[in-house]
Amino acid sequence: MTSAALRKIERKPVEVQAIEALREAIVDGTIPAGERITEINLSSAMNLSRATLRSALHQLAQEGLVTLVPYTGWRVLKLGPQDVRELYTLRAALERLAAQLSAGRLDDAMRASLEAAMDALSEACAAGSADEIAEADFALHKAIVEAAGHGRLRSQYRLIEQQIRMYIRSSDALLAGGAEIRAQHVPIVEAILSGDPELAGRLSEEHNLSEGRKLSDHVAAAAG
Amino acid sequence: MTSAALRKIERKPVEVQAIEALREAIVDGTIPAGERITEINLSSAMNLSRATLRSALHQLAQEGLVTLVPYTGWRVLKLGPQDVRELYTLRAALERLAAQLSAGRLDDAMRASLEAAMDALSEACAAGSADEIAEADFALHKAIVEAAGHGRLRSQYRLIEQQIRMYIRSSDALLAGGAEIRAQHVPIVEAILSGDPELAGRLSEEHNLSEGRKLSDHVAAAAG
DNA sequence: CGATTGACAATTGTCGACAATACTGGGAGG
DNA sequence: CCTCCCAGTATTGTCGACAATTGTCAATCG
Repeated sequence: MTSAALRKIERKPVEVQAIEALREAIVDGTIPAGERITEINLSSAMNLSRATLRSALHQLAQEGLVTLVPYTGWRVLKLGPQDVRELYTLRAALERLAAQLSAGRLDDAMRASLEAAMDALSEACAAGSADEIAEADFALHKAIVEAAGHGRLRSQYRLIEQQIRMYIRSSDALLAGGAEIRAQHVPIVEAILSGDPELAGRLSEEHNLSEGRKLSDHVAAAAG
Repeated sequence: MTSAALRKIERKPVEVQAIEALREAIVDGTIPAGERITEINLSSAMNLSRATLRSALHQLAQEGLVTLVPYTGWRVLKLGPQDVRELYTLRAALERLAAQLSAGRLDDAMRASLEAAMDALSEACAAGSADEIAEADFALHKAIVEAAGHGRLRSQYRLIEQQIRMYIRSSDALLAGGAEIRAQHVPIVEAILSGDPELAGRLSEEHNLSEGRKLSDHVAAAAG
């Protein structure tokens, strides 16, 4: 072993690379919402075969990012008010379970990761851009889900994660200031770290529901 | 229109037929849990091409029924105690949301469907086989999810639905008698129909958690 | 002038073949 | 007798081509 720090080379199947590239493009708006896309165009543009791309599109379809209309083409998800409602209610239900479970099985490693995520959010709230705050916010929520140690919960959360990012991005402005955002999350993390599942779950759910409702109203107002 | 009642012919793509056939085979044990399967065997056995079957397997992989180990083969899900815990906690969280939403948006059609499902369960509990009771039980739960009018919730529930069927089947005996099962569900349905989201959600969650825990203990005891 | 029918173009649905990769068993070397 | 290397085999990963289906647009008929 001559070199201590060699850059790891990516060794993923082309298919998962395609999935990730497409997901990113859709979430960050490179491919506009509501756009109609065809397999043959994308496959040539991404330099891979139709069969591979098709498989990737099917996976994204199960994540809800694209829909297939038979023999006519694919269409990327366009979020409406109903979608936003669905997303934040579902997110609240899943994160409530995550917070309950995390509080119920405390562990040095997860304690450390939660504290790190909370610190990062505090720092971002104090002196970060809106994008950085949103990212740290999201990272904390995700850390809670990871700490639950629940594989299926993690999978299901991942399914709606990308769509949540889309609507956070679509309502480009944060609705609350940095200090307020930090104040909203501190009690949740404290409840988890103190090992109180009941309280942690309730706080987490309330936070998601109230923030989701705000965002939903904001989107509805902007749309109509 | 000359004929009033023509039989509708099934017109599904081969791929979705393959998905349904495989799902059924796995859930009902035709393909044993833990079995290793290869694309080429299955494709020839089911009389379709590898690419089509492969796509179907990928979809089932996202449902968690099979897992892919690269360049070696596929393996069908084998449920352990940890899996059962994950399933019933997740199920409880999702059905809690479903009960809350259903109670919050009452509607003649859904009221009728819920009552019908409850009646069917009552009937099965009174004079049905264990299989019939289990089926009616499951149908009622699913009716509540449908009544929530929440597309993403429905999708996510469908993802764990099949696995839940697997573990219900694996612990072949019902743990409670017909009368008891009926008594457990009546208050939940009543809470929904009376339009009390808070109560409906709480009852639904408690029911799922307590029954899930029982089943989990039963499975753990049976396993070792 | 409107409606219907037919052909055409675009797109997905399905397939078989070739390439890349991981597991397995045997043989050479120590 | 044990260990390591190497080739063979089984299996997934990727690809390009052909078939089936749908929507469109123009020509034709009433």
